[in-house]
Amino acid sequence: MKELPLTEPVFLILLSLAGQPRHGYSILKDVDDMSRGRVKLSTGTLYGALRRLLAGRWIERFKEDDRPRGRQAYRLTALGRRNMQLEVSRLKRLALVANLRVARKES
Amino acid sequence: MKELPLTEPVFLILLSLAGQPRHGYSILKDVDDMSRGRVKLSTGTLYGALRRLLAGRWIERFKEDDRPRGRQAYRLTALGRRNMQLEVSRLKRLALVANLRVARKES
DNA sequence: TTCAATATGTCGTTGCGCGACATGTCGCAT
DNA sequence: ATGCGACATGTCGCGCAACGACATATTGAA
Repeated sequence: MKELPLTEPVFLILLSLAGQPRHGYSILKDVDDMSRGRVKLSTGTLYGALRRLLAGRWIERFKEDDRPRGRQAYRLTALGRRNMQLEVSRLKRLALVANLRVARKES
Repeated sequence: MKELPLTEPVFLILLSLAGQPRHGYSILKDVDDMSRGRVKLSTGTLYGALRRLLAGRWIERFKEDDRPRGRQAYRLTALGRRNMQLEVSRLKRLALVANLRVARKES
């Protein structure tokens, strides 16, 4: 797994999983919602990112009993959650700095 | 120029220029500072991004009189500033959503 | 006087994002 | 019944951005 900072799509995928375990298609819709329809993940992006996140142990497959065929959920690992917390702190700080810089001078 | 959202390096470059016009090397150091040393732009990234930003009219060359040879500054255009304001709003909102989601459940 | 910091830029590789494509299920309306 | 849209998972190849390596020149300080 590459080092921080995360790219936008990956960040949103992880953020989606931060609330609850989800399967792929559910992530797709959740990201759409969260970003108010601004970010539409393609399946290529999604499954590519999930593969890398699994490999880096940020997420893991989450087995449920009565899950219909071909359907599988993912959830954050402890590592993934920790990293996301760091990433969110970083983001909040960046938002503050950005706000200061851009707010100044003519709006 | 590609559509929003911006990538991290490009965002930081623009943010650096939001405060004041700067030349390339100055952007490099400012981004380093702003991100507390987390993001070290390579010159390849920087000048590639500057070229694209110039092409898309987000920034423009900023001429100063007594500038030593080979040294040139860049500054945000009105378009660039407007786009950055949008981008910052978007970022702030994302930071809020992210905070809610990640804060919940064990820290 | 040489070394680090300042300063600008190119080139090739790598890896990511993304659209297109492929495949299949399920529930509902016609 | 059948056909359609939403649900669901995945692969493949292209284009492009990020990045490290390299190249070069100037300036100020030890």
